Formats: sequence, structure tokens, C-alpha cells
Amino acid sequence: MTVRVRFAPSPTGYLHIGGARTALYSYLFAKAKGGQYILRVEDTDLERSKREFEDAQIGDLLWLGIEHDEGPDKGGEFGPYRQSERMQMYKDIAWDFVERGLAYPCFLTSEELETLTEKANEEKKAPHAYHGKYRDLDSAEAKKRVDAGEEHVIRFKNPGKKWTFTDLVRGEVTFPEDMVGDFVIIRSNGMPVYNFCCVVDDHKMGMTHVFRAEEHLNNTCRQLQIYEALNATPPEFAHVSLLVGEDRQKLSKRHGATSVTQYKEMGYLPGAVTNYLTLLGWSHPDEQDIFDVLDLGDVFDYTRFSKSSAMYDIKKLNFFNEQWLRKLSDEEIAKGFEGALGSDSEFAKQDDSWKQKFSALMKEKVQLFSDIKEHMAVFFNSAADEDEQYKEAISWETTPQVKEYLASQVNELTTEFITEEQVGEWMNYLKKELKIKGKPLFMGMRVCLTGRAHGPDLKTVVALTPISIVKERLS
RNA sequence: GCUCCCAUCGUCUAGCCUGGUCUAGGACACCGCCUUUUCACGGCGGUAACAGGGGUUCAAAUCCCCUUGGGAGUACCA
Repeated sequence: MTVRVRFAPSPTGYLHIGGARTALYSYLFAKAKGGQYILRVEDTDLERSKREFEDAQIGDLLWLGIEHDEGPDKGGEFGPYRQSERMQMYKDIAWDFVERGLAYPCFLTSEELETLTEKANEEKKAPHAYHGKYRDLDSAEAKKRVDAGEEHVIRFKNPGKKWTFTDLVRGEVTFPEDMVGDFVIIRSNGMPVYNFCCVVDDHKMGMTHVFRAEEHLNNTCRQLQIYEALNATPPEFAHVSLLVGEDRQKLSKRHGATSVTQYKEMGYLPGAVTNYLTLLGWSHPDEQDIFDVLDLGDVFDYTRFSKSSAMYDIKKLNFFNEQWLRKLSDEEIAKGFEGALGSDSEFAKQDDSWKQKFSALMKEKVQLFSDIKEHMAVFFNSAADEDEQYKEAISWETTPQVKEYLASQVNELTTEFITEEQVGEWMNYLKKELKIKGKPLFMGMRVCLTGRAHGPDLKTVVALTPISIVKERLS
């Protein structure tokens, strides 16, 4: 049987970093087994679902390199892949359940429900204790009320037995009889509910494995019941550990940037993001940490998931991004820098050979492309950065000599840039003729030429700085 | 409250299934040294963990139980 795994986001917002990880695991597993990875859109929440979010999520998934074999945007033999387009099927199945005595219409109003829940709470019973008021209503009577247009939901009749299944990451999990009550499968507005249509679709779409976050673990109890009513064999479940924030709570917006879109916009490399995300809850058998997850092949499997939740740590993500950045060519780095700096930046105005040299020099200095912003002043700002070390160097008695000599040399030049060789010659002159050496020589030249005590390799920096800037610094 | 899940350095984790090779390995972060006559990169080194208590066993991070702690769910959201 060929493996089929799906990722089923609901388009109520941008793709969450945790969702991306589940998608990644699903995709990686499908590919490891030579199976298919399917994208299904769960848009049964009418108020919150938006097509623009669906488009954005698909875009982000593709950006990460997670390409689906079937989905709403490309079809497939198990379509449609948007739940809003499968409504009739859910309704038919729900009413079939009703006819088979597995489900029933329920006429509880929301006010009644509230009172009942309160009552259950007071009596320290499960909140769902009284949800079954209409479970034994005569079916003909129920039908009559439904036909008369009375508002109703359809509830699934909990058969009242223990449920056990073997989770791929957690092992055997058992739920007690009264874990859930008679739960709603069709809302009063006619829309099916997650636990129902998810199962219908996973079954109809031939899913063999389901990867989802641990928060869904308890839902499996309800879902198992639906599978049974469907006479279907449930897929294998893998409930992956949760991603949490610094406070150990489920990762959410208040923890900072949690959508893939944000990372894309901040200039993170998709390979770095997937690399880091994969390692939050899964480990490489060879204890490798920097690798392209898309090249994992059959190395990826579900035996190496960790069961405990993982704290999302942006510092480590940044480290991964840094490692991935280092592997890029100078051209690619240049493109990234330009993206971060903008097309009207000083960087963008330079020619290709300058950009490449600059990129080769600066790529070791950044974790993110956007970090380059902090380094631009060395090249384009004529004003000095007067920190302690700068002040010290500028006060050395030899520094005025250095500056005077450098100024005389630079002012003679009519080129746009100084060459590395010229800087070398000046250095030699200062050393031989003026007998300046050691720190006063090197640091002296640096502060005069670059206006600051720190920076990348002196000759290279100077050769990349517009001569007009250098002249201003020496004036 | 009830149900379910989880528990190794501050963090991500290896090891656990198939007890001994674990004075617990790697990575991030942090600190120090070297390198760089700056900064960074890099190299080397360091601090730092088996939640607690009982068993089982010649032997337990590894198996069992309890306690404690954390998390998730408990919806006509997904």
C-alpha cells in the first residue's frame, strides 16, 4: 500500500511555524516512503476562513520546499481538496449515521446548553454529562421536528466504551468510556465539525498516516469512534510534540514572530528554517545538525521523534541561518544583501564586481542578510564612530602624522576607489620613512581611513570605500 | 475538577526499547585561551543535566511503582 500523508491547515491566518513543522514531518515521511503528500484545506469555519490565507499558506509551504502532490490548487483524483466543496458528502454521511442509529438530531439551544454545562460543573461532572438529552428521542418525532425547520445539530452517539490505539510516537494510548460525550458532528448552520470531516476526508482520501501536533491527541478518541461508524480502518497516528515558548506554553503570537511569512520577510533562508524546525523534536541518526532536510531521503522516520515539547529558540535558528548563509556563493550573498538594503541603497548603486568583493568580505559577519545594515557605515558614512578605542587611537602622538601623510596621498588620487596595493604602499612608507610601526601604524591607519576602531580587513575595506568618503574623513 | 501526554546541561537533544562500554556524548547560548597588530570567522578549552522517592537486579539515565513538576484537551475552533 502506498503511503499517503496529508497536511490539513485551516486558512484562518498565516502558516504557523508549528504547522510548518508538522507539514514538514508529513512531507518528509511521505517522501521517505516513496508515497504521496497531500494538502487539504479545512475551511469549515465560515467566519474565520479566508481564501487569501489559503493562498499565503500554500505560498509559504512552497517557499519552504514542501511541495504537495495533490491539493486545492492542483487537483488530484481524491478531490476536491477544500472541505467547503465537500459539504454534501458530510451531510449525507451524517444523515446515514442518523438512519443507522449512530447519531441523532439534537434540539438543545445554546442557552440550554449553557445551563446544562453549569449544572454539570456544579455537580463536578464532566461538562458533556448532559449533552445527550435527545439521544433517545423517537426518531420519527425527531424527523418531524427537523422537517418542520426546527434548529438542530447532529450529535454522534458515543457508544460508551474504552478506546485504545497505538500512537507512532507515544505508544499505546487509552481513553476511558466517558472521555467525551455525544459530540456534535453537524452544526446548526449545517457545517460539519473538524473531528467529523477530518475523519471522513482522511478515510475518503486514503490516508495511511496522520502526523499532527500533540494538542490533537485527545481528539483521537472522538475520531476513532467516527472511523468505526464508517467501518473504516483508522490510519496510523503520530502525535508530534508541541512547540512551546519561553514560558513553556504552546507557541503563539504573543511569543513573537510565529508565522513563516514573517521569517520569509525577515530574510531567513528556507533551508535554514526547515533544518532548524526538523530538529525541534526529531533527531538525525548520525547526530548531524546542519543538513538539507530535503535530502534526508529514507533517513527520516518516525522512530526518532522526541515525546516532550520543544522550546522554540530564535538564537539557535539564527545560528542555523548563519551556517546556511556561509554555504552561499558571493553572487547569492550579494543578492541577499541587496534585498535587505533596498534597491535605492548605496550598495545597490555599486557595480557587480564591487558587490561580489563586498559580499565575500562581509558574509562572515552576519547571521541574517539584514544584519548587514549595521555594517554599512564603515563604507559609506564619513562621520567617525568615536568609541573609547577610537579616541585612544586618535590621541596617539603619531596619529596626526599618519593622517597628514594619508591625506596628502589620497588627495592626489583622481580614481573612484583606492586600491589595496596603494594602501600597502602607504603602510610601507609610514613604517620605513616615518618609523611608525605596531599598533600606532595599523590602528592609526584604521581610524584615519575608516573613522572607527573596528571593522573588517583594513585593505579590503578601504578598497571598497568610495574615495570621496575617505577624503572627508581625512579632511 | 476530570481526561490524556510528558520529564537528561539554561535551551535543542544522543543514550532508554535490547540494563553494565555513561566518571552521561553533541549542538545553541555563555565564559576563557589561541589566531587576527581591530572586529568577526575559525581553532582549542571550560561551566552546566539523568526531577524526587521507593522497588527489581550483582549492576538502572536505561525496567516497574508512587510523588512532584510541566503541558495539552475538556466547544456548534481547528
